[in-house]
Amino acid sequence: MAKKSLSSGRREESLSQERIIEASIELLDSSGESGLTFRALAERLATGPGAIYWHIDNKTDLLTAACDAIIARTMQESRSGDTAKQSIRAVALGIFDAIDAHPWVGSALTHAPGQLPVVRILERIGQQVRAMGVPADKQWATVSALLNYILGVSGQNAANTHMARTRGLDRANFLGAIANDWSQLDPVEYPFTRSIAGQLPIHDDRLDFVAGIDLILDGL
Amino acid sequence: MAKKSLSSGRREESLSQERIIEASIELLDSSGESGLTFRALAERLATGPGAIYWHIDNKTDLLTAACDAIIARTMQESRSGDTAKQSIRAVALGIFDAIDAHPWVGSALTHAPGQLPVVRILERIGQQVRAMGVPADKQWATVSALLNYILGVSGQNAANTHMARTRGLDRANFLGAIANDWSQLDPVEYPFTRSIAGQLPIHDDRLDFVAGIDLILDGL
DNA sequence: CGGCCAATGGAACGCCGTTCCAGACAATAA
DNA sequence: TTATTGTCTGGAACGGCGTTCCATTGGCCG
Repeated sequence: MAKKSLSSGRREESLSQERIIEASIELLDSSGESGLTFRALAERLATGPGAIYWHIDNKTDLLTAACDAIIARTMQESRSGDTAKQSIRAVALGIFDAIDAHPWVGSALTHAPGQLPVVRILERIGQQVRAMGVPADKQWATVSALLNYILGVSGQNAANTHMARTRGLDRANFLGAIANDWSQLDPVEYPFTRSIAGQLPIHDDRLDFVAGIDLILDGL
Repeated sequence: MAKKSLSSGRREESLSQERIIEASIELLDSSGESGLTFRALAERLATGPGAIYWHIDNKTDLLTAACDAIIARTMQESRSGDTAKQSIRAVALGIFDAIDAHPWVGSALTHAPGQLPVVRILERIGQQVRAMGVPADKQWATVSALLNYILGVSGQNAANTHMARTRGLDRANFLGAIANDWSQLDPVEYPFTRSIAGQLPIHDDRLDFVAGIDLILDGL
């Protein structure tokens, strides 16, 4: 954290962590991860880069804070679920959808191990795993398996949409291009990849995601 | 890929994709992800940045190629395993150890969806999942669950060692610092995280990693 | 031998994150 | 009221990055 702001609204329309983070999210959503620069941010906030540094220590912290804002909202919205399993599914799907809407959150989560946004998720899952009656000595392994799976899917999903954007394609066309690459691999060395290439562009990510969650939950 | 090299060794000690990738790996291993720059690479190869661009299209491709070199070696070494399950475990552990030795591989894998290094892993796992007799319509979900879990752990592991390096700590001290943060969280909001904070620095990552693999395999 | 062209390597371009610092402003003390 | 203090601003500047450009090299072929 940067030096704390002691007075609120000392000037009209003054800068604040909140305003900076909000503007960052807008920038990230509209221009992707590479769209967040201190210069672009300064322009949007009608100030200079130096002013931002009074409120934010560095870009890494800013990205983590923006990610945390999204995750915090997501956790608030997905408080539903009758059983523990359903709650876990709800949290997982909430994250999935959040990353679908804000791809940069996926890579931010992946690069901030042990930080607040990840802890929010960890806590939620942990409470439900406990509620399921998983013995204490297996709670860690269970929760970390779930968390790592979720973060893995997050990262891949984020990377997919990012690469698609980079190449100027929409998601479907991008997956189609990869499927095409796969189907042209050596039949002897890559029989399996070739055989499932066709499923890549048409399968339902979201459905397969919960299937994976269930697979882990069923293994308990 | 850049324009193909038509002649080999036209000059003594000439540049080549192979030499460039090898030097990149050395650079990444010794100085981390941020240590790979075209200038540092040029210096190590006693040339200029422009010469490298004759053989390599851009930095992203270079990183993916370096990652692929490591994964290809790893896949070759972990060909053992009596049963299909043991083979999957062997592949997974091979990747785990590779990322432990080359943390940058973790984040490279995460950022290259559908690319060759990921496909190598996908194929290996797919063949074993098939050998286990998983029905065709569930193969995709099974393989992608395993793959995403593996990539998730990879990413987190890589991020951990990267952040530890950034802060000038070794892995144990870094995890200890996070555990300390966790144990000071609000007891009402974060009871679970607080309760498992103590396990974070002392638990065996590698063991928990295979435990997660088994959890997924058992869910079949 | 002379021309061709793959291959080289160093300079330059336009960005980036970050630092620096002169100045503006609200709150307080005199 | 005025002087002082310390928070907060914003634009200039620094070093470094990925990438491009291009004059030059040096092996090969007619």
